[in-house]
Amino acid sequence: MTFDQLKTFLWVAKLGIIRRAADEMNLSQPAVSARIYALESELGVQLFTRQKTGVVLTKEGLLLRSHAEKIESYMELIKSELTPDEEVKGIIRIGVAETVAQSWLSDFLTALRKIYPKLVIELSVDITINLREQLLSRNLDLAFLMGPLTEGNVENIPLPKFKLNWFCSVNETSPDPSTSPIFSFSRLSRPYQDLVFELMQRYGSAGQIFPSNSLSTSFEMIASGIGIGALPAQLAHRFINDKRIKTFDPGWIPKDMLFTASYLNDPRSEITHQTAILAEKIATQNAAMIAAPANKTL
Amino acid sequence: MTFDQLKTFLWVAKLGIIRRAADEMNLSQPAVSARIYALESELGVQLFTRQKTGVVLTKEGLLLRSHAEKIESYMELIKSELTPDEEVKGIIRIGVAETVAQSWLSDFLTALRKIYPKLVIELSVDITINLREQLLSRNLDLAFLMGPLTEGNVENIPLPKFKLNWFCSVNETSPDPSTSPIFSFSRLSRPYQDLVFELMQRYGSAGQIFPSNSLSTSFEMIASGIGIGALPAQLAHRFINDKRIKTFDPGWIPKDMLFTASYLNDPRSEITHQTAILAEKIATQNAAMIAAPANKTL
DNA sequence: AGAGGTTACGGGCAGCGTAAGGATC
DNA sequence: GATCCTTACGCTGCCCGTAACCTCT
Repeated sequence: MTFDQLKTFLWVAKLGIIRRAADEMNLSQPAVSARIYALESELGVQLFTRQKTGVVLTKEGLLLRSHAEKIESYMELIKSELTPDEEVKGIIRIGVAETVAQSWLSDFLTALRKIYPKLVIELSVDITINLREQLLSRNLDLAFLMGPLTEGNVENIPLPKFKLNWFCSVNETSPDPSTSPIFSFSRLSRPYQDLVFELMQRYGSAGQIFPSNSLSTSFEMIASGIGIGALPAQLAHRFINDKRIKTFDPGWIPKDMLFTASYLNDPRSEITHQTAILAEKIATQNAAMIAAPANKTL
Repeated sequence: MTFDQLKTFLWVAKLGIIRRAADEMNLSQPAVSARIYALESELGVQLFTRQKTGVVLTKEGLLLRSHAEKIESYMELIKSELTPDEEVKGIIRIGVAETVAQSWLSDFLTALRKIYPKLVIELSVDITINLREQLLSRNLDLAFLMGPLTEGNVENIPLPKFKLNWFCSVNETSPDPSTSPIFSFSRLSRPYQDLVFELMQRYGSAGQIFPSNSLSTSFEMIASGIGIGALPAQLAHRFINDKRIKTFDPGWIPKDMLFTASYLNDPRSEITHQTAILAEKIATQNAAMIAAPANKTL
């Protein structure tokens, strides 16, 4: 009975399909089958019933799972407690919403690389709905997105919220959300949908909204007077300092954007967990630092 | 990090000498060294400090040990809960005191073979002091001896006691412990020493005592009138039924013989534990069965 | 035809044992 | 010399991937 066999068993038990477990573990499907067979033969017990649709745990399999999970968690504990941080190897695939990418991501990556210099970081910046999908299909280990995700096996760590504010070109004299074109987030994003909802509530109709998945583009457009925008206050300071855009107050602001650091806790990876914790720490520091000098720029 | 590495690590940690761990695990000494090195290199931590006298755990090693022990115990749990008894393989080396060998051992072995038909049983019958030594040096897995053993890492399960009684030839008219030669156990055994002590206390001197490590020989000698004996009541019934020996009452009987099923709980083997439990059960049943019809034979 | 699992088979490498080497008493 | 660990090296056998096969929808 090897540890690899147990880990394989847990993946198969979780996914219910040998083929998929093989993909997940970067193994060929026969290799996974063989490991399960070896385990069953060594224990002298059938662990799964083979069905056309996949495999299902037997009651002996259920028993094994509970113990195997304990063993795996101790293994993780050993790795995380004993491996010096600077020796931690591996790869972590992180998905990031653009707002985060534009704010504290670089601070976070700097800190992460300092702690785990040998850890390979694979970034992908995308909108929350895509990040969610990638995370759930295990193509990401960790995502900073507009959460929380309510799936059962997702761990969500709250991150500092982003306040939205209204922006327009400095040349604009009478910006009005009920008439001006509004730059907002991607059509599938929550802020976009919240915005539409608010506009309908307040003005009876939503005027023209330009969804964009590039925040800097949106700010550029606003600066050039094409429209106004309901965008993260924190990301506007460069344009404001350059006196290209300004804020205005139509009497209300859209809801805050709530972010979380989310990850599957399947086979709970201690590194992923630690990384999420670090993100929360860096983001909070960043928010505090912004808050102080922000008074004079906003 | 493989399970074999962890198990090896635990043995080395326990014994403090790589060479000894290698012997214990039936591996070459370099193989054990290599496993430890592999583990240290994977964790990026030194687990032992090498010294002339052997190896000593570092503080990281101590940390690992606690987790590794948990993992090992779960592994044992898996094996014992999931392997159907009739599939249990392996070898168990059992040491038996002669009194046990002559009483319930055969019942016990029958029951054990029925439960674990594929388990290889290696028996050795010897006196308690030798069994103790063999057990502590790990040449036995389990011993039924006059316990308990007070070493820290020994588990003792109490077994039914054996009452001693006085026996003499049926032709003997005036048997007397203070004058007749007495057949007893081996000179190094507790009953022998207790007997000497009692004789000194009661008669001021101990007459001739014939120590013997063969109970059946002792009974034969008694039957032939060479002397009397203070021997286990339970083992005499054949000679009594044949009307070759009889009991007599000099007004006192030697102390009971206390037995235990004892085993090291180093890396606690679940099979050894279960076997000890079985022995206790069979021995108790046997004692009860003897007690009932014994009334008419004794 | 596609999605699931099993069987067959050749090759790579992890890990073992043997043997020699070094350090310390 | 005895004891204990390390290094060197060749070999074995496990286990993986490829490929072909089976079964069901």
